[in-house]
Amino acid sequence: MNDEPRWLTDREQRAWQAYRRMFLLLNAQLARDLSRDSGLSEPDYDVLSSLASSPDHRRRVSELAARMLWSRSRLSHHLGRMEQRGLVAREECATDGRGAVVTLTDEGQQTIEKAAPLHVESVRRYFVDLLTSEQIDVFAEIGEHVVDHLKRSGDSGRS
Amino acid sequence: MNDEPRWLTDREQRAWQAYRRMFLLLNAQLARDLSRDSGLSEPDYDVLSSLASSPDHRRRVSELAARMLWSRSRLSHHLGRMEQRGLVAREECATDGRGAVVTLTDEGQQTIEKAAPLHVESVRRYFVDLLTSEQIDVFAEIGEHVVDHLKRSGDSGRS
DNA sequence: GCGTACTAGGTGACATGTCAATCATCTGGT
DNA sequence: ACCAGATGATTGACATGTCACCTAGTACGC
Repeated sequence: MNDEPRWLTDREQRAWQAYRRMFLLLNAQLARDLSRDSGLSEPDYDVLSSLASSPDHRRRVSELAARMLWSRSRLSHHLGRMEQRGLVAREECATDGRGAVVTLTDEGQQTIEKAAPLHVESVRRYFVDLLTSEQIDVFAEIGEHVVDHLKRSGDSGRS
Repeated sequence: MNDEPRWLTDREQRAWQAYRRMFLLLNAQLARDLSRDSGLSEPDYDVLSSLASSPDHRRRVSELAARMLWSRSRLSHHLGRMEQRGLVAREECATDGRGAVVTLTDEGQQTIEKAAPLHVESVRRYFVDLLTSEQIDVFAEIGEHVVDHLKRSGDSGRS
């Protein structure tokens, strides 16, 4: 079982390196833009935009975490920080005494509405607009395939 | 200049979402594997493998940062932590009084040699082996194109 | 209607990353 | 030779993310 390791070929290596580097730089650039333009971090933006697209601008904490693929703990910490800043609010859940519901405050709503167009512009400038529409589709397929595989192998077992 | 925002089309949205989600899950999975198998974080692995492939297993701090696309500050903090654990060592630079040289310790060397095959196996299992060779190449092209664009726009100016 | 197991959510300690500031050294022009 | 500014590296304060653990509430078999 433990023979010679299957090292990456040159082409595989190239793709893997490119991916890591792209993420590093792209992420840093988008974070800088977002912070400069809207005073938000990327996680802030993700939470706000996820809430904004939820029915009635509210969502159970676990549900939100599941949609975002975040751990509950991460979300809980982050909601605490955003609550301090007045971007979101927490309420008790009527139907489940353990539960909590997060809602978008007015300020949160205004913030995301101002931030979204600028953020989309950054995403276009540094990523989407650089790709052909074929590349866009290939990219989506790859991403979804990898995500599916990870979700399945995470749910069941190890292989 | 500030007309109607150019929102992402459905297909663009799909690709962007897939990318973000892929990174989130893939990264978490690789980090878990690496930590379980070798007691390393991903940044640890990157530093060790970058040093291991350097001439004489040594490198000026700035040079290392530039190759890894890390900020000096990030690298400096991380080297501090890795030095504590005995994975790397710092020396003064002979030719530049300000400079420092990082080297791989024996333990660092052994650690990366044990970790590499296992890590490659994870990268294959959760990413590389899921892609066709056409997809691998498209991916590399996209990544490199995006990185080039970011580097160029970072060097010169804003647009 | 009770006890056990599960679930929702939160916390604390800690590892990591960022930004701005600091300090020493180097370098180029005069 | 000297000074102004650039550069190499580190640091401190702070924001973020992870893991393990805790608490309260729910669900379900008996």
